[in-house]
Amino acid sequence: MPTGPTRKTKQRDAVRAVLGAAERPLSIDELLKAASRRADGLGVATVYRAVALLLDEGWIEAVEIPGEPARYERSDKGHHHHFQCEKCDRAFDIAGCLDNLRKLAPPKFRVKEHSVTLYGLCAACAA
Amino acid sequence: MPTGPTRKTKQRDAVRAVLGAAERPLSIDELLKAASRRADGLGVATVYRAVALLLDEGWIEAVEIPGEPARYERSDKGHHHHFQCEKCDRAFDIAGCLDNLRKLAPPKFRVKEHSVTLYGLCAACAA
DNA sequence: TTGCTAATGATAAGCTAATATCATTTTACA
DNA sequence: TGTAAAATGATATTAGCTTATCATTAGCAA
Repeated sequence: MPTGPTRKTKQRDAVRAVLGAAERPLSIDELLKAASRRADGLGVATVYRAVALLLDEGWIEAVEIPGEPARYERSDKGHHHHFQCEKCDRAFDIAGCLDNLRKLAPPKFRVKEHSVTLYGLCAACAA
Repeated sequence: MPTGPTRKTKQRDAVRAVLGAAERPLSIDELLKAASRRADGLGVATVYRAVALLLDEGWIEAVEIPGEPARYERSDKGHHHHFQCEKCDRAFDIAGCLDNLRKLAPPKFRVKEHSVTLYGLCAACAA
């Protein structure tokens, strides 16, 4: 698949800017809504494409939560996990990690990664 | 939704038996394959229906893993988490849990549940 | 500026999982 | 055993998200 040159566009800049400023993982829809303010008329397809670029550029990573569409966040945040609010449906970062987690695996199992997700109410929704 | 009486059938018994004997969470497909040996000609729709019954009967629970179809396991296993093998795509139970996990949440956040999933190679695939 | 072509946006198409449909088979009670 | 109705199984349909299509717009190098 010949990738060809990549052009600088208003739309891509918008998506990158939003993700750069985001303090929590954003879904495609959230990205679309936020980036639309910087690039009027922005379409979903373009957001998907921009995200795909940033993904294999390695600048962002996908955050997968069961039953939820993927969220995306900058990959320079270091190891951390996520909190999913049951009410507003937003995902949040939570700092830190208990890294003796891998110890839980049965013997002979080779643990490569792990994911921890907390569920409940975020600060705003709990108030 | 009038539920009406529930009849005892070979197919439902088969699904229940398989889940009763399972040592790890099973997907619909795995259930179909396994239960088919006890109930010949078993169809997917029937497995879905049997699982739905066992779910609201409370006898089984769903195990959700991002990007994977749901797995089901008996709900009498006590609190535990799961391991997903990247090679054979099977899910396994892992005993125990670090329950200071909820401490990781930011202040003001109300944590109700959590899920931990380890990824890697199961014993069989690591060998 | 011009011209080539990547990028965009609207929308159609694809994918996977799960539910609905419906003619046929089975259960279970009278 | 006869029979009403639940259950089955094959398959169509839905649902949510992602990718493909394609005519149009716009980056950018000459």
